Amino acid sequence: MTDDPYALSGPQSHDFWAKSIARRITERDLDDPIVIKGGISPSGVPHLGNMNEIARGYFVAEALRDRNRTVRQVFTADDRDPLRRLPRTLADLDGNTVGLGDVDAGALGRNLGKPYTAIPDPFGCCDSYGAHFSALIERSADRLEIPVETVSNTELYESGAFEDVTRYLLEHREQARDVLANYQNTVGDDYVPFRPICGDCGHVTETNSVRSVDLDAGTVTYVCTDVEAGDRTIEGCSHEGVATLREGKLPWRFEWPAQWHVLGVDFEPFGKDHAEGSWPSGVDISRNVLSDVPPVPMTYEWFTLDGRPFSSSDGHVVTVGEVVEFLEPEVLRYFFTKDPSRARDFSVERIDQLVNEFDEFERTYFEEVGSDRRTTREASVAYPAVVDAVSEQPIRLPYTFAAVLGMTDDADLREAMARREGHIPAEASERSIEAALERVEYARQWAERTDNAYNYRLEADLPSVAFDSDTEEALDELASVVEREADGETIQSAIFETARDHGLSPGELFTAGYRLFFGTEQGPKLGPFLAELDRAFVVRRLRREA
RNA sequence: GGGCUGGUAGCUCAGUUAGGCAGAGCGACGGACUCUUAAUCCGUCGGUCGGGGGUUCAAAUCCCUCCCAGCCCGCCA
Repeated sequence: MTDDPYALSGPQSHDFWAKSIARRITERDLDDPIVIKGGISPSGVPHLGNMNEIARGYFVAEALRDRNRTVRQVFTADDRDPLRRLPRTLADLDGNTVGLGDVDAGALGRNLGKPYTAIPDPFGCCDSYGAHFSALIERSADRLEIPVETVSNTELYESGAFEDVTRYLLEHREQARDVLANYQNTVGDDYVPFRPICGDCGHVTETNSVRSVDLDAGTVTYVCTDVEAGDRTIEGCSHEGVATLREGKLPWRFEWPAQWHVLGVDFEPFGKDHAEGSWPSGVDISRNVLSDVPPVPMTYEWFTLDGRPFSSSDGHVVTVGEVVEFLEPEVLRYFFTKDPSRARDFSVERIDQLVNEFDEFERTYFEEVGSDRRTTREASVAYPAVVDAVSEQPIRLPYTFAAVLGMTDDADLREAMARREGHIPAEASERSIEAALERVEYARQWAERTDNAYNYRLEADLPSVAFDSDTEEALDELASVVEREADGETIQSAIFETARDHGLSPGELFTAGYRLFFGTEQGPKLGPFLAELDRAFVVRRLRREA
């Protein structure tokens, strides 16, 4: 009954889902360390959705550590899986994406059917294709500041860690086949739960390639077969050979329970695609073939990106590396504290909303106001796991305001504007102000990336512009208004009035202002913005002097 | 076709554990004065809680049924 993968539907014991899961785990009376696992196939660029495998487990790990348990969080790089099709986009180790055409696609194509770890790295920087993309996954975890231990599946095979369980499954292959046949219609009499790697062409062969098993010698004989990959066939070479139990891989439906067995996994989150497929069969295999206890499960719903599913092949992806260019890592971690049983949209366009939510979440933790009791309790548990270390409450500039500050490179001006708007308390320490202003760079990146309403830059030097005499006179008059210590609304009104007084439409004068200050036709609401700037500078600029 | 998960304001989501006034943020709209200009501030509008039925003094919440979306029931992971 604890095998129900929808662990988070129905009554929960705690306000924060990770605590409810932690309780389920501790109810099992396990020895330390408790092992939490996730798994990702290093088939291409790891996107934000893939990070569920690591981030969800992290919050459970933290909840267990709160109970003074020792936790080991691992993720398996499922890198013995064969490359089945070429990804359309790849990424170098810095996360910069490149098209398939930018690497030697032909060389990659010739390696279809081989394990990721047996394929040369198209970038030439890592030991293999698998190592390259595993490194990218690790880097994503690093950027989320989540400590995980990477386990290479290939390494588990080659080191012999999988050998005993492989031998056991081959010894009991009829039972294994019978159990799996309850879940997969295509399991035939020739099914063997082992896929030897062809000694000649290097392909991972199919589950019907084994011809004989010699457990005493620890070998199988096989015939290299074709492999179905989606709508295509990767041709085998018909080579007849002998493979040891370390020279092949278990089919996924067995490999997963075998990982639990070998690594002693106590908890594993997984995507909804597993919930009705490999999870139930995995439980059955674990309990009834391997005589194990399967881990506590947790299904998570998938993310969408700007309303559409993540799609590596269509290039509709966003990586952790990209996201942490425009928000703080703790904000991204906060995203993963949300209820995993609900599908979630991650919107780059509306990233300001997520940051606002995080700020509210943080305020709830420190001030315990403005929210209901449940939310407060949730924040009190989840917040410490989201930030590096709980210290004093940080100063947070509203994200879109930070984007406005990003229109200027002048650090002093940024601070002055933030102070004037009351976002920095008078007694704030230099250190805390510096930290607060770091958000400006994030918001600036966001504005540039989405090219949105905040993507303007204050021109440090006078742009080369020419105006007619009416406009010049209007600008001079406006300069006088600003000189008289006018506030934002007054300047805004003055733009309209001055324009009319000089026979211009307000739009023409606005445009002239945007040209002078931003070198563009449009910009932020001009009056209040100019009011925030240094008076003398604004006056000089309006007079076209500097 | 069968099974599973989800559906709450224009958008993103809380609220469903234990039935008790329908919520937040964003967006939109409005903010005297000769005023189309995106930050900040103030305010307003915004709902068939997917539809229908039932239980109940009372239902977003419990039960039945239907609709829609996603996933699984082939391969692969």
